[in-house]
Amino acid sequence: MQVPNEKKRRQITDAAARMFATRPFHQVKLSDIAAAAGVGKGTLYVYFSSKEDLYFGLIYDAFARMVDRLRERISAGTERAADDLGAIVGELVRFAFDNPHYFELTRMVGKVRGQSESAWNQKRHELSQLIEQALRRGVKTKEFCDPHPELTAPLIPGFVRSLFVFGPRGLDEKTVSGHIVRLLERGIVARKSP
Amino acid sequence: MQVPNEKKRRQITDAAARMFATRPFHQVKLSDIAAAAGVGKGTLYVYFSSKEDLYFGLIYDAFARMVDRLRERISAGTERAADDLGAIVGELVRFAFDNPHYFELTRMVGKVRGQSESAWNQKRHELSQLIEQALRRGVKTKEFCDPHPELTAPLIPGFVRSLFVFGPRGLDEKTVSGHIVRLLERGIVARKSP
Amino acid sequence: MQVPNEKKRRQITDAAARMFATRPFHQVKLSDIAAAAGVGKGTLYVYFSSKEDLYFGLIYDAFARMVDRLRERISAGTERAADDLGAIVGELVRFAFDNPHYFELTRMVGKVRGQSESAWNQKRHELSQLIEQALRRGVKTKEFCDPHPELTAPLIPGFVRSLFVFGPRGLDEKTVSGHIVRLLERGIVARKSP
Amino acid sequence: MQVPNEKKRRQITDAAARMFATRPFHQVKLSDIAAAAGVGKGTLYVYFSSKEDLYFGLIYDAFARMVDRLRERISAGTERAADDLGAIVGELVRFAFDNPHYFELTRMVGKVRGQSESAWNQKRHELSQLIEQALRRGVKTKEFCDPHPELTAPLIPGFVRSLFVFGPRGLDEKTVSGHIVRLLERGIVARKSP
DNA sequence: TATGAATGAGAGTTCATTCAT
DNA sequence: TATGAATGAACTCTCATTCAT
Repeated sequence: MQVPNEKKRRQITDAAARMFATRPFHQVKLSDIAAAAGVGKGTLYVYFSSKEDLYFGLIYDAFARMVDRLRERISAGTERAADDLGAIVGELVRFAFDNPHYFELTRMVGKVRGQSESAWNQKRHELSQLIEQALRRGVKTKEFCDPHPELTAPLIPGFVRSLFVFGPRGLDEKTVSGHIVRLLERGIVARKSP
Repeated sequence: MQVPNEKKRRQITDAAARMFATRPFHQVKLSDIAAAAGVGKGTLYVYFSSKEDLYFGLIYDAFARMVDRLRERISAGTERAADDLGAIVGELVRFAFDNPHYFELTRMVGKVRGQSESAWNQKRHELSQLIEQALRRGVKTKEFCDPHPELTAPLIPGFVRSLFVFGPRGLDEKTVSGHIVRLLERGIVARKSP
Repeated sequence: MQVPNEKKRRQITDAAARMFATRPFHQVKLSDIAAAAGVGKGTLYVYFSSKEDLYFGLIYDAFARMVDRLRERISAGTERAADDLGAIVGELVRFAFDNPHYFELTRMVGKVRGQSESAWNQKRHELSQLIEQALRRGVKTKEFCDPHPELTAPLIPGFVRSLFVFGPRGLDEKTVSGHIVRLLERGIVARKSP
Repeated sequence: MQVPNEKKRRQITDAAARMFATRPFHQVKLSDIAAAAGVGKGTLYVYFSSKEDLYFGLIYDAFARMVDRLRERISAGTERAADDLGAIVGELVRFAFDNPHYFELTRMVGKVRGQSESAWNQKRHELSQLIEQALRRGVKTKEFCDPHPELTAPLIPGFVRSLFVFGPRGLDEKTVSGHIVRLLERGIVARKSP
């Protein structure tokens, strides 16, 4: 008997990612995804219970991979806080480049029922905590000075998002993360050179 | 009744804003909007030529009002750049408080192309230029130090948005603008006091 | 503006009746009904909220017409009870001939939600009462002798149904009602002629 | 395990009977039947060649058992016709009590044509003949007077069905058979006592 | 201008059936 | 033999848009 195939699930996931990255949710047809994945339309429903589940699962996977990668890098907190911050911004920017439609998804939160949502919330909470923790460590070591890390932390993923949505097209990762880090670290006010 | 024109258009606009802010584009039905606006479905097509036109007209209206208000306040650029920046952030935050769902509306931007979008882009460009102009003036007067004002400018509206979307609930205007301005101006890196 | 049309509703109803009379429920396609009715597929949903509603409404209409016709005939109870009984059986048989799939519907009772169901139950109750009332009147006038009219009454619609489902094909109305009435009235036991 | 054959077929048959008795044909999913039977979906196709075959196999089995039991009881026709009739009704009623959902199953009959149906028709014909034969014998011996035994015969199973479907709940076997036999034998018309 | 009944292309989803294991 | 993952034809239903009134 055929066994539920992780490879096939990935085929679908990859094809869907490609489609959703190109067009907004309502312009993506399941039949296109199926065709692109090289599977039958019905097969989608073996692995996902609806179009929204597919979309959601898709984003969750990418998001979870990013958060996991982040945790790995930040790891035990042995690095300088500034380096952690750089890694965080770098990962977020890379994630945004890889998943240009990710931010669109968040609007569905609260509408999609099921375990996927709580899993996603879980992961998002993890990210928030990672960032806040890095910030607070920096404050503790006097690297940083921030009276409200709990406000700055949620701002950082938002930074990337905002730049992505409102910023000019055609930016490269380096420029984006470089600018965000610089802004985050020293702001724009000129200061007298020592 | 006379001048039914502008009043009815506004009814539609308001109803649509409520709907689009609550659900993603593809979940909003024109019949719901029509019902909420208290007009017939066909009437929508008197004022807008398609669902997407309505959507973009919508964000255009709200956005245009904000930009216009901003230009009024910022005026001719006779103030210190830092004051202008404060005014900009203050105005953006106030706008966010007044239109709590506006940012939700802009989700689809960049995905759908059409003539309506360009009007919105136009206005957005105006805002960007206002901000960028304030930044560049600050750089010129040595108040600011920013190698990429064209990247910082679009980030600023995004700041507000990010705090609203990702930040904790129940913040007050003062705290929000204060934190944003502080972050914008001096970043989070600790520096030796003079 | 176009106004919801009773004529159009009837077009649909008639077309659907033809289709459902020919094939079982699950073999009838809405697109066929629409085509046969000469309307668009979507129009069906202007008048009925689902396939089952259409089917149910269909049967309800036919059933209601029958019950109403029956009440008219039986009217004030001025006829001999035996004549009423004949009218009842006659109507039931005619109904069965006109709506060969009616009996199949009853299986959906309890599954279909909405006002249609209770309307149908209402009508069915009316029929039961009409029959039982006729029987009891006959008993009172000594025309009939039946210790359990409440058992005989529900049996009568069942009679027709049973003969229809189990009986030989190709019967004509006259023969069917004649035999049922005879059986109902005098049974099959031979009796000595007076 | 040996002779898995007949046991498994019966598992499927029982599960399917439960499902088809509860919902109309088109609402019964083969996967539900398989799950309820505790077998795989594919296994159904080892024993039946299609959904319709399963359905007809189902009513055939139950029905065949009943007819065989009937033939055993009625035996060689040495009894008085009235006694045979009583036995027939008694057996039918007992069958109805034992298989409370059987009649629900036969709803689709006459709508779907196929080879499986003919087996069922065959058995039904046997029952009809048994009953008709009993009736005709009664007519011959002058016990009965019935111009259309071929119409009365199929009516008798229908009697039982009708009482079950349309009649009040909570009847006991005795009352049901008593009423049916009485109605069958003498009808409801009052007659002068001898 | 305003309406909402009418439309039908197109979408998501189901499910009987097949077949690799 | 037994399985359930895979399939895709076929279905019901949606909804932006049109148009008769």
